[in-house]
Amino acid sequence: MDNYTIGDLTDIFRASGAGQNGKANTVAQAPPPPVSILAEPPWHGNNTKINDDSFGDPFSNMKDPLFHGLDPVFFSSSSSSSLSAASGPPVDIIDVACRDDVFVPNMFTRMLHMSAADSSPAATGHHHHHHLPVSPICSDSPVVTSASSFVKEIKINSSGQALLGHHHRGGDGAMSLNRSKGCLMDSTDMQIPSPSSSGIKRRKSQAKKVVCIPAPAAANSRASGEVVPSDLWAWRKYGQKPIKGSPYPRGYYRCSSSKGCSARKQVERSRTDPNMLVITYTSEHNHPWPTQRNALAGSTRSQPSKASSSSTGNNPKGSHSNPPPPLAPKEAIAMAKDQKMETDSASANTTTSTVKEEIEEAERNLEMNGGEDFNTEFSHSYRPSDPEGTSRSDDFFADLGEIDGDPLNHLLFSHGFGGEGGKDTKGLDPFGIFDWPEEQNPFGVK
DNA sequence: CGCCTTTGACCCGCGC
DNA sequence: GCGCGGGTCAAAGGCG
Repeated sequence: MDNYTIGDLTDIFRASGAGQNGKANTVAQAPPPPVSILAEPPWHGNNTKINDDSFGDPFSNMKDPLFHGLDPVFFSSSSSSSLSAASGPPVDIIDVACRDDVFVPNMFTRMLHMSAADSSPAATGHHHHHHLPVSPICSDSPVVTSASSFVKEIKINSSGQALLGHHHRGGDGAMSLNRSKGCLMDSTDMQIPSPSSSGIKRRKSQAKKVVCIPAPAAANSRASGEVVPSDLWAWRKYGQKPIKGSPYPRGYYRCSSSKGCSARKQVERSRTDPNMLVITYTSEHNHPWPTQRNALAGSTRSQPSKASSSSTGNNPKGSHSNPPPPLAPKEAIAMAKDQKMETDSASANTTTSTVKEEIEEAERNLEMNGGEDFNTEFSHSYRPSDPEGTSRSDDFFADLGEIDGDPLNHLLFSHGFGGEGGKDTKGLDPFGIFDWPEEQNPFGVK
């Protein structure tokens, strides 16, 4: 079984792509977003609270890439305390701020922390709350959630354990939200990369932003299920290494949108919860939005079973090796993508039933397994009531299936961004959504 | 042709 | 100083 390869994570992140391949960027205009999401995010306001220790968050301008990608997809309602997908469940948001060099992406975190509570059970049989994982992070900064009634405050104790000021799970405080419901993960699974912690070592004092997101199709879901929201930036993988103590390798990515951009990110699977991905952003993009990506190019999708996984499992230092099981064969992803392309030409908003099928399959699998991983969560949570099942959510997954085209670009830009052709999305963001000054951050995030 | 992934080698910080 | 382990480099090769 080699379904766990960080390498696959790459796809994961690109997944957010418009769901088209590089060329697909030229996708037609997508219908207007379900809602004026970014315009006035529901959580904008007292809804979010960030620890005020914000010490010049070096990432304040990061714009939460991941979130960007997802935002349009998931948020649309105007609930003050919770967001709702177009026709999906409300999404609770969570804000996290960390000090030192670890940051929890605010927006993204919020996105993750959603609840399928009430709201239209729409496409799912899940009526209970679904709380996606939030990232435990930071040392001593309390994490205050905004609307979630599930988690109110999160702290990471010295031992790296996440502490909730208010949570459902009892215990000694060392918490981890019920994973099956999607929540905070066990901190042990994610060592907070802090200089003081035994976690990630830093070559230089560098600010980092850590994001913990659910890794969609995880182990128990079909391989191709590997989907994860991606950010709009173009990343190029430049390395992968096995990490001590973790069965999963860590992938190293660098922003390829612009030369000279020092933005980097590390992606790795949670050691305790393969369904979770821990992404660490380092440095900031020093350029506007990526113009375009050719994510597929060169992607060695057809894994040359070759050394794929130089079984050096714990190979000696220096070498990168594939981890235990790859998450998802790229072939599958590519396939999904291809299929998607067939039906996707219409608009970014449109989706591909193909992907949906995969999703459903994943769901079935999950159900059978009694598992509730990201796919399930999202599928249920976000799948719009779109009768035809072609909607953003599906699209989203489709995109996740492979990326490149930055689905987001479509989702966001196709709406009047004139960025049609997807060839040149430069200078987009007429709304300034992605470049808002901190004080104007629609998300009220610092 | 450009961009991407893979992967062994190398670099570097840190603890002992 | 040495070894460990994380992070980066860069060559090789694939794909659109």
